[in-house]
Amino acid sequence: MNILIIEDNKDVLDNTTELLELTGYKVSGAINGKEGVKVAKETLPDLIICDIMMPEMDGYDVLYYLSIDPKTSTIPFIFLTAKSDATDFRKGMELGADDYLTKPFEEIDLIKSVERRLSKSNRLKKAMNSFVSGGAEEEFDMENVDENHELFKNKKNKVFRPKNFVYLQYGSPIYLYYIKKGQVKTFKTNEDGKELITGLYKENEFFGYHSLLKDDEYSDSAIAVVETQVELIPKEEFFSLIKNRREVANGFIKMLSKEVVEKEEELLNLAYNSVKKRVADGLIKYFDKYSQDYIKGLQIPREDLANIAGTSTESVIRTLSEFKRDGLISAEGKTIYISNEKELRNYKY
Amino acid sequence: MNILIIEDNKDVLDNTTELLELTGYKVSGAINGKEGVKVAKETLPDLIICDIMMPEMDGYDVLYYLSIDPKTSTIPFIFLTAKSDATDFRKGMELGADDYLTKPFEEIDLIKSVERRLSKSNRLKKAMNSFVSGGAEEEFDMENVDENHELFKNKKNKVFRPKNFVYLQYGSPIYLYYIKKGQVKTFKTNEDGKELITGLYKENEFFGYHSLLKDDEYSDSAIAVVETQVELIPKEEFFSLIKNRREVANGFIKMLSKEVVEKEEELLNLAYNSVKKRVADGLIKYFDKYSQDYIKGLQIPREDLANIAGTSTESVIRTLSEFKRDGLISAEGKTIYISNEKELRNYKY
DNA sequence: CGACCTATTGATCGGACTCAAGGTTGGTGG
DNA sequence: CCACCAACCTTGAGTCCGATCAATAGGTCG
Repeated sequence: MNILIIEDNKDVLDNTTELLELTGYKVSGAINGKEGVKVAKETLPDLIICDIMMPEMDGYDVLYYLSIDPKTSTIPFIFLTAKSDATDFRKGMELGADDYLTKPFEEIDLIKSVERRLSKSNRLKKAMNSFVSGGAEEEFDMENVDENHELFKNKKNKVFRPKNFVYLQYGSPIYLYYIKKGQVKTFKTNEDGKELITGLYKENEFFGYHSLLKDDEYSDSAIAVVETQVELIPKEEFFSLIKNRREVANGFIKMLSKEVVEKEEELLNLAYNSVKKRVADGLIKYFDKYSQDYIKGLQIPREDLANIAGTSTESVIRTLSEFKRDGLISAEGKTIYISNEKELRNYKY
Repeated sequence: MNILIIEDNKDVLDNTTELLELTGYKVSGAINGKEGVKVAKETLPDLIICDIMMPEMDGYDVLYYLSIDPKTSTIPFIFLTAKSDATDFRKGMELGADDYLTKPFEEIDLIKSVERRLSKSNRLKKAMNSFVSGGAEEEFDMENVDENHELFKNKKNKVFRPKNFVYLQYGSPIYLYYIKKGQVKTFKTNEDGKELITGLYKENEFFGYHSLLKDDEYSDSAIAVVETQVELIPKEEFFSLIKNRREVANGFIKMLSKEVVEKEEELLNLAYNSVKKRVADGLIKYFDKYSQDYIKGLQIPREDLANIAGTSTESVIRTLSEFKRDGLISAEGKTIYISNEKELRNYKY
């Protein structure tokens, strides 16, 4: 695995290089943007880490020049910067950067970010794979997709800040969405303004396909939970993928059938189970979805949990208090830790 | 439209012939089973009406001999009989008869039955059409299916008496089911034994496809509501239809997406709406589904309505009493009549 | 006609929603 | 760095909807 680091500060460059070589990567360096672009085009590394603040050609320029060349446009790109300004962050993400590391960074953060991005080249293809196979065990066969071709050609990047809408109920779908980084939830609202969360999505997942597939206006709204970078795939590309590849179509049929059954299960749950049971289920659902990202604990707002369980915020809080008392969970500030996963998972009453 | 009547009683034959000719059909007659089969094979009528009790070759034999010849096996077949015994009824239905008229019959019943069956030759194809187009306005293009071929070749007939299970939760799906006549409901059960009805199906509809498509055990149970004649289509045939016909696959994707969205809507409903609203919605749902069959009123058991609305039987009854008081519905015995459809449909509280 | 099932009404009880009032936390700007 | 504000979390009190239990009436089937 070849990694290219573009960084004008010699100390930082050496340090980072050493760190990554210790971890077992082959690393090359470039001392400024121009050289960086040149090396990138010549050696086609598997990953590029690039500083933003550099004389002459800055990080944004580097990313831009690499993105217009098909050969380099798909190489994972991580920004490295002292700036922690949200505006800059968004600018980089909109250009198509894959991650953003703020100096000074922890070694572990760098390594983790690198590994995550490396394991994700051809992410879209892999994501679509697990997408249509319903996230199931069996591997869906999309290997005969030409490896040199991207799954989707015309995609745009867009960044949404927390609580920004990605799309609104009753709007017309134009895109299939793919989350490069961040978190999105979809929800429906009833006449009284009460919300029910219908979907939780994270990094490397697609969303917004139901309304697209049923060829109708959006039946729910989608909102970014955290700062989220999204790839917008024109619906025509999505449709042509489904229409031209039988295995994708079949995968969708299977996945959608599964979803129908899951929703029916939730209906049964919502119809007859107590709030306690529903909150327990909601916690587990959230836990299963995001536990990798928040090993430290669940960062879920009480209101969101209420809107997953289909109850009121106060009821959720009271239930959580009970769970604490019974030793099922513990909490520290807004963060929830699951202490007794097994019992919570089999919660009955 | 040619109709063949096979009936050994000359009076009945003449009477029926006259009746149908008056309605505008071309009618030929046969005075016994043997002749009936002969005429049927020669003239290939569009519909056959046949008495059961006949000397020499009885109605069952006629049906049997016609069903083993591919040329005549798909002709709609109506039994005419003085017997009203349920055993006989089921015997006829199992052999593949399409309807069953008991003598003495009302003229209107005969005409209605004939028209219904005639409008339904190639029923399966038409049913699959509206099935995959999600019952929507647009016609789905399945015209290039060879007209001389049945959609499915190997199908079996089976008759289920009221409250008999068609399939059981956790069983393994082998068939796609198609209702020739009757009514089926599917439901899930929770740990406390409470039921939630997940699907209502009637004549000319398919059911049991979710578990088939997601390739897993049944996630719900199916039960016959009334005496129901079902066609069992082996899953292999169903799969080959999906795999070989792109338009069918696409239709399924669209239909399933629609179902997901509908289930989500129900979730929102169940989560936040009052029992009254849910009962109103349940009534409307039932009404929309079966109003053609029961112009006279809805024959729904209170318990079923409760299991659609996700509430208890008593609550349903109390709500119905209120609706009666407010003039939204009226009732006569177990039958419910909808008096103010509009208000019921827009029920808010 | 008796057994059984379904529909209906009454009475009671409790879970969960609502409203209301602090308490915490985190972010922002002076 | 601290003060302030807004957003979120938490707890309390009161209320009501809807589930449950129980009893009766009406219908149906053998």
